[in-house]
Amino acid sequence: MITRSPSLTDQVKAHLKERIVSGAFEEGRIPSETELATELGVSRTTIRDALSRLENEGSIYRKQGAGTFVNEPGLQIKSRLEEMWSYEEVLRDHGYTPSVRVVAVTSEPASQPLAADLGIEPGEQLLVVEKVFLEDDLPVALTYNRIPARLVTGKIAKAEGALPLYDLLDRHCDRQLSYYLSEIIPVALPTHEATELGVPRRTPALSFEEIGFDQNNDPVAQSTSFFRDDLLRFRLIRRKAGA
Amino acid sequence: MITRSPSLTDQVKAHLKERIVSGAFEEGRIPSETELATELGVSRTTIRDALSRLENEGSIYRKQGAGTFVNEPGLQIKSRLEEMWSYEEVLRDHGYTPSVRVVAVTSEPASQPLAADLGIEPGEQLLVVEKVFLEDDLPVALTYNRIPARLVTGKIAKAEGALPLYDLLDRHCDRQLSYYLSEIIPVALPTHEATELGVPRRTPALSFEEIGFDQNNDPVAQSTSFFRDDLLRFRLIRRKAGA
DNA sequence: AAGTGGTCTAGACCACTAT
DNA sequence: TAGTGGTCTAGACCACTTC
Repeated sequence: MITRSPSLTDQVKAHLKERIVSGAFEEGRIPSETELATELGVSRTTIRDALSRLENEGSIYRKQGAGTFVNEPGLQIKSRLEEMWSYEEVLRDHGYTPSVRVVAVTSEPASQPLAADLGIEPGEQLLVVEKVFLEDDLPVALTYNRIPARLVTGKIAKAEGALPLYDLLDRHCDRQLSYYLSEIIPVALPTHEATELGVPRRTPALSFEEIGFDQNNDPVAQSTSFFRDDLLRFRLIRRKAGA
Repeated sequence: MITRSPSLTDQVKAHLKERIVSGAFEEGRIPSETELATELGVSRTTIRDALSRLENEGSIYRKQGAGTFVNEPGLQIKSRLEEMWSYEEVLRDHGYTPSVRVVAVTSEPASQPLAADLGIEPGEQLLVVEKVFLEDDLPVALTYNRIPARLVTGKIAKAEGALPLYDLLDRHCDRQLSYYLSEIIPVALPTHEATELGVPRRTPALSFEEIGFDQNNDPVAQSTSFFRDDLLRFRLIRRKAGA
């Protein structure tokens, strides 16, 4: 319990999360911060950091002067929108055993708006990877990942397209994906996307338009994704900005 | 600068945010935490708290060993999904001058699933407020707020329906709305909603299905909302869960 | 080697809730 | 009034980037 890396805070958070989901706290009451600090042999600050994160993700709530409690409704959220990372993970969180099918690995010139998003010249070549995520044989999501070709070192085999974007960028571009800036758009599925997802065309669906940034805050990829609402639904917690 | 309430951290955060958006930091480089602490006369911890929040909302980014920098792309986000509170505010953030039209204040019995969400018995009466948010004369959003009638003290005039849900609950139920648990759903707008929003029926749109919880973590309201995607688009930042 | 952000501690005092 | 979470301090040490 006293090893470095993962950080103490992370360990405390994981430990508490485990006790929370296993229902170890009677009546949903979590011991006071001072108690936890003594029990786990860390400072109250560390406990508070861990609790703040758990509160943020909706697992607990705190009432000044009263105590800290398990937040049952918040525990129902399997994957929070702001913390989604790879779609495989999201599907696993939903209890699926996901697989990936690479539809196509192609190349195309960047359109004007795309070039602006990626900070490159219009017409520069983009590597495009089209993937479908399935649970068993049921398609759940379809994504297009577009990466400026000049960032890519070496050739990318079609099989490698199955890698999560993070790993692909890490291996072939030596860049670490740091975050996405995402836009959520409602669409009626076009013919191609509907076919790949196995639903009638014009089915209402969510679409994400995203730009991925690397560790230096430079744009490295643009992604467009479509989801089957009947199989995958997104949830989040909305709070007042100040909190 | 040394008054209590708002907290020191909030004051520091607001101060830094102001300097960031006004472009006061050359080349996007923000002074070191130690410098800021000395300059503002607070502890480094306070500075770090403020910076962490700014980082979380995308205004800055930090690189260990290197420094703290302004995050230009992040500054473009007007309203982050997780921090949306009242729709009037959202519209103001988008540069609109919003107004509200109360379509109807009615009453209906709770359906089975709704009752489960709100922790009441099926068939219990709900107060339903239907509102349209407009910028000038253009409808941007339509919402239904449903509140268990037995929570409401006193009669609610139609004009009062225009109040933000937060204020309505505060005045007539003596409860403070603490957070929403939201589901994002793609829809083809039904006839009534399409008409109120002034678009063709079956237009693709985003819909939120939400449950609002009060300061004691009890459910107090259920809301359904529809948005005109051409006038209001939602953005967010997606990060790895651990970060 | 110098400077930056990341983690952690120990302790003080305040605001609020319960009883 | 006792106990809880909320805020803030001062300082130590570590990991990392930069030169």
